Amino acid sequence: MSRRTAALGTSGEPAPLGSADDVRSTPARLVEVARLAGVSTMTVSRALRRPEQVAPLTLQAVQSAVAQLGYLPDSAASAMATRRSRIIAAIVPTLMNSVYASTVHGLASVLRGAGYELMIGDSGYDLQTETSLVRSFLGRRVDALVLTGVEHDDATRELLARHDLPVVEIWDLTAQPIGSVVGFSNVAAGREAGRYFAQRGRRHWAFLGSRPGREGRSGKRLRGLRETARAAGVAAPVTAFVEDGMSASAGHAAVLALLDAHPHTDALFCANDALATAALRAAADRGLAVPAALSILGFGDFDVAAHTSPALTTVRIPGREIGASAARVLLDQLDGNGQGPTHMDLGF
Amino acid sequence: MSRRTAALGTSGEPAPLGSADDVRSTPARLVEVARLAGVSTMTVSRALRRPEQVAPLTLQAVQSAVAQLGYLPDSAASAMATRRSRIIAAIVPTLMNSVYASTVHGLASVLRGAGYELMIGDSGYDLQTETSLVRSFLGRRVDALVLTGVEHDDATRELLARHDLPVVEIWDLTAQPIGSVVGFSNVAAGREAGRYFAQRGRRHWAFLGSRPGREGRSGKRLRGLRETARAAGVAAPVTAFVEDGMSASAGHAAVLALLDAHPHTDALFCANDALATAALRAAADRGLAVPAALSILGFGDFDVAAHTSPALTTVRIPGREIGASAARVLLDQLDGNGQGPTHMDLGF
DNA sequence: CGTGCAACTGTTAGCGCTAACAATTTCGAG
DNA sequence: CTCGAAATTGTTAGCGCTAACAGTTGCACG
Repeated sequence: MSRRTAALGTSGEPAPLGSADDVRSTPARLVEVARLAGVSTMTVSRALRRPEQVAPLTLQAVQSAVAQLGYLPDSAASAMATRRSRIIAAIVPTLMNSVYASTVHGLASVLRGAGYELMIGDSGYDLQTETSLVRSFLGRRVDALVLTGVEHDDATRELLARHDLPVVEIWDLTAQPIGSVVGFSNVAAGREAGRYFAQRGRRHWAFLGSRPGREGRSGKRLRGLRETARAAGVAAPVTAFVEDGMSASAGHAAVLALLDAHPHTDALFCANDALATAALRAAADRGLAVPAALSILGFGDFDVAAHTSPALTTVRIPGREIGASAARVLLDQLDGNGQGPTHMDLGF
Repeated sequence: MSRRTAALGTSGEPAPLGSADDVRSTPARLVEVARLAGVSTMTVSRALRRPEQVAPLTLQAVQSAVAQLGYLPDSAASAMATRRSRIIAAIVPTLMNSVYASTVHGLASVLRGAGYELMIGDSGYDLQTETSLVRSFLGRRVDALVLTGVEHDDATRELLARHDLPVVEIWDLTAQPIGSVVGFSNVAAGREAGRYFAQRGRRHWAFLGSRPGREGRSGKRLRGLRETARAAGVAAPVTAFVEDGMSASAGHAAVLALLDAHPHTDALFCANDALATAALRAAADRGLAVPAALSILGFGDFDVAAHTSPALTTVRIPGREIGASAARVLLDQLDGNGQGPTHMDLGF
């Protein structure tokens, strides 16, 4: 229409040189830069994205025009033309858990470095929410998708199949990934815990976790712990479970019961740090010195652990690293040398 | 060019009815839906966005075509045509702090409910990073922007001035906002702390904070505390400061010094929870019972406070609420009845 | 039976950018 | 000089969608 064109009609005249008070009501567009620099839009576009393809003099003219107008390329339009949005979406269960927050942080910093923007969704541990987030992200034509966990709705899987874009699943490992996977093995985490106990000469191990669903994470960690127990020649760990809600008080009660039933217990591996804190309190209630009489090992949340007293030892999950690695895997697939899906197992 | 058109040339034939195995390599677009439904693209577009404007029969035809093709509207294209991206960006200092995480959560849930997507950037408390994030977000043509804090680069301010879009600053309040502000008053927070002490009959207050920069947050909280002290008729609070790094050990030392210099101290307000935890340890070192002999009040991070022992009392900042309110303010300005910028002071 | 208006649908013209190709210029080798 | 390849710039045609307007139809009303 005429409104904009007219408003800018006079702007071809020597504009005040990059003065801060020169506040245009409408942000500048490529055409205006081109006009000011005396070249075609295509040349401006090139000057901005592949400066080496443009003659030095032209480049300079373009750059000063850009500066003068305060031009910011419209990446939405660019996305439309190139069919690449340079946006990557990530779905995590929640941002309130610092482990996922650091994952996101790891993702964002690597991606931002490569000129991508991150879009985040939190599913609240709900698979249907995840599906609707995926739908929304696909609608925004994100270039790639990061999903937390390996369990997904059929609807999610179908959407992803239809849209064929790089996908990484993070945290857990699985044999049938959608695309790539970057995570750690929960079994290995359990083994790690076992090694820790063995090193300290603990003989009576216990495990506190959520009731192991069909191969849930908790269950895998227990499996790892058991393996190490066998290898170390100590008795199989005693176990206590709480329902999936994992409330602190339930954990507390479970630990008390466990300690009463097995008074010799000198090592306790908790499947998460909420449980571990509960265990800490329970140990105090029973007058057990931590870690002298009872080693308590938490899992996952470094922050919380750092603030308890006595300080909790915790198996640190490398959230940041997982995020960063996932980002790199995606970038490889996107920009790069087009490698296929990757399977990556991070340690601790 | 012909590549796509050719590839789809045959797809006009009766496509397999919404079967899951019908996996097109290319996601469907509006034209294809229109073709299948036997209407114009415009009608499809309307059917999707304003169903009430379309005849019931047509609507049905369109809907079934959409379902059959698994069509997902391309919001990038839509953004281009409508000049509204339905994306809102938020910049927070860091996601690793659960208070900001909950702010983001509050933002996201309200915005998502209104059909907006949230883009997040973390500035790492650095104003220049903030500027570059703002630039990037503006380039993506976000519909609105949420900034944390009221301090910004001149460059940031200029960018925002040029682009004239709804902006909310959150957390702090200020007299000269860029757009809207949603926050709490740090002075009020200090008063709140004072009230808490007064209620418990404390007579010798102390304050631990970061060295008060030119009207920094810490300083404002202290001011609030002082006011209440005066009103309650107790002596002005003694103060201790640590440099802005706020390391835990520095805090610890500062508290020890303070307690030694003022042994009567029976109430301590810490400007953040890292300091509060340090104070907790320092009190233990001096054999002071908390909270019997010494009340310690933290500020900000609910999570951490919940996990310390003895449990820390903390002034809870309503992160979620701030986020949600900010979102609502923006939505009002965007969709709505076009109200002007808002100034909103949340309590605790 | 025309008229006028509401309800519905279609047509046209972009949004701001870039891929692909075309045109032009430059320049060294022959 | 001449020619062709390389370097530089321009032209054209969309990307997938929607605003704005232009039909078209059906129907109540005088």
